[in-house]
Amino acid sequence: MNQIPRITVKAVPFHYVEGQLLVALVSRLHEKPQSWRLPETDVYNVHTSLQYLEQMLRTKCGLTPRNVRYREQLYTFEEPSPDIHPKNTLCLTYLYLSDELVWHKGSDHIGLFPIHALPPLSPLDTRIIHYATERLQAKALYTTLPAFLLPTTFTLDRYQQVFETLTGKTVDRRNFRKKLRTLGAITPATSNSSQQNGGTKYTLVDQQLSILPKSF
Amino acid sequence: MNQIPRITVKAVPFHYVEGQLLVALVSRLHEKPQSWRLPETDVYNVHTSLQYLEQMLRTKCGLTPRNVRYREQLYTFEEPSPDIHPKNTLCLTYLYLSDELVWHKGSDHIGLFPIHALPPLSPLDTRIIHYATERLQAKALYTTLPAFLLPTTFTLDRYQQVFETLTGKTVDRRNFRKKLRTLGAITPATSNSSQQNGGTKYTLVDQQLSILPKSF
DNA sequence: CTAATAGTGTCTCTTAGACATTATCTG
DNA sequence: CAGATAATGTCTAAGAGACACTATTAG
Repeated sequence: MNQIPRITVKAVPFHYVEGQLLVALVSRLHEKPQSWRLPETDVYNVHTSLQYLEQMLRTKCGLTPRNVRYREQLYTFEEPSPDIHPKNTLCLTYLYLSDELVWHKGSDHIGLFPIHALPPLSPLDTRIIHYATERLQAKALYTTLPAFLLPTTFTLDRYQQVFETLTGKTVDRRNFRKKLRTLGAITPATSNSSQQNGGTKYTLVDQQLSILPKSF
Repeated sequence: MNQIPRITVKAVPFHYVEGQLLVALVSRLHEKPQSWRLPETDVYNVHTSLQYLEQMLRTKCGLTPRNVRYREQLYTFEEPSPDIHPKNTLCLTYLYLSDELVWHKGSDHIGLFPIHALPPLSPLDTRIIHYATERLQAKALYTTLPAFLLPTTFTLDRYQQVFETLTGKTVDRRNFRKKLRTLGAITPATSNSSQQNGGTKYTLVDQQLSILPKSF
C-alpha cells in the first residue's frame, strides 16, 4: 500500500522530409506482426526522466544530442496500467525536432511515418502524437519553430514549405517573405558560399526558439 | 536500487481581487516563523495526481470543485530531493483559477498574496509561480481566460481590468470593447436583472476556455 | 452635488492579403 | 533549351489605435 505509480517517458521525434512531417516510431526486432510505438523507457531514481529518455534514444535509436534541434516537454499523462499491481502509470512526454535523419543502427527497428499515414498505435500513443502535432501547428504561427526542422541555414522557400506543412495553410509567397523578413528573427547567412547556389540562405538570429513579435 | 522517484503535485491557485492577481499559499498552523508554500501533496498509486491534489485542496484549503473555474496542467519538474534516499522528486503542477474566495477553514493557514508581493518561497515554488504567471499572461491575449477570474456574468470593464492586470498592458477602453464584442466569444447576459444595476452584463458563449479568432 | 462607473463613433495609419513575371542555374 | 527554383512591387481592404464627452447610480 502507498505504493508509487510506474513512471515512463516517451519521445515524439519529428522530422521533415520533402513536404512531409514524419514521426519516428520503434518496433522490436523480429516481432511477428510488427507493432509500432513511440520510443519509450521507464524512469527510476538515479537520473532524471530526460536523462533516461536520451540514453534510450542514443542506444536504441541512434539519436544523439547533436541531431536534436529542439526539445520541449509536453503533457504528463496518467493512465491505468494494464497489469494490476502498479495501478497507474505516469507518462511524461517530450517533443523532438531534428533536421537530419541520423538514426544509426540501434537495437530496435526504426520507422519513419508521415503524420497522416501512421500505423496502428495504442490509444495513448495516438493521443500523444495528436497533442504534439497540435503544438507544432500552434507554435509555427508565433515562433521560429519551423527553422528547427531545417538545417541551420535555409532559404525562405524552405521555411515557407515547413510552415505550410505544419499549419496546413497555404500562404502567398511574396507576402510571407516580406513579413518574415520584417520580423527580424532571421538574417541572411554570412557564409562565404551563400550566393553560389540557388538562392540566398538565411539563418536564425537567435539559435534558440524565439517568439515572433507578431504572429501569422 | 531501481527505485522510483517520489511524486508530488502542487497547485497554483489564483484569484483576482480589486485589480490584483493573488496566489493562495499555505502554512502549517503554529509554525514558529511562518513559512509559506504552494499547496502540495504526495502522489501514490491508488488515484491520479489530480485526485490526490483535489482531495488535499478540499480538506486543507476548502477549495471545492464548485469554486474552480479553470484548471490546467503546467510543467512537470524534476528536482533532487533534500533527503538522500529517494534521490529525485517528480513534481506535477496545476494552475487553478477561481472567482470566489471560498477557502473555508482547513487544517492549514491560507494566505493570499499579490503576485508582486510574495513572501519568501522555495526556489522551486518561485519558479512554478513565475511559470504559471507567464502562462496566464500569454493566454489572456488569445483566449477567454480572463473571464475565469470573474463571476460567470461580468461587465466589459471588469473583463478589461483583469486583462490589463494579467498582461501588464493598458489598452484603450473603446477599442478594447469594440474588439471584444466583434470576437463573438461573449454575449449579453439574458438575465432578468441585467439592466437594473450598473451596466450591461456579459457572459461567455462557451463556458469552457475558448481560443479567440484573433488575438490581442 | 460629487464621485464612480458605463456607454458611445470617427478618423488615421499600419498591415494583411491578392496578384504575375523575370532571372538563374541545372540537367 | 527546358524545367526547377528564387527574386521582386503595387494596390486594396481590414483592422489597430488615438482620441473626449454624456448618462446613470450611489453615497
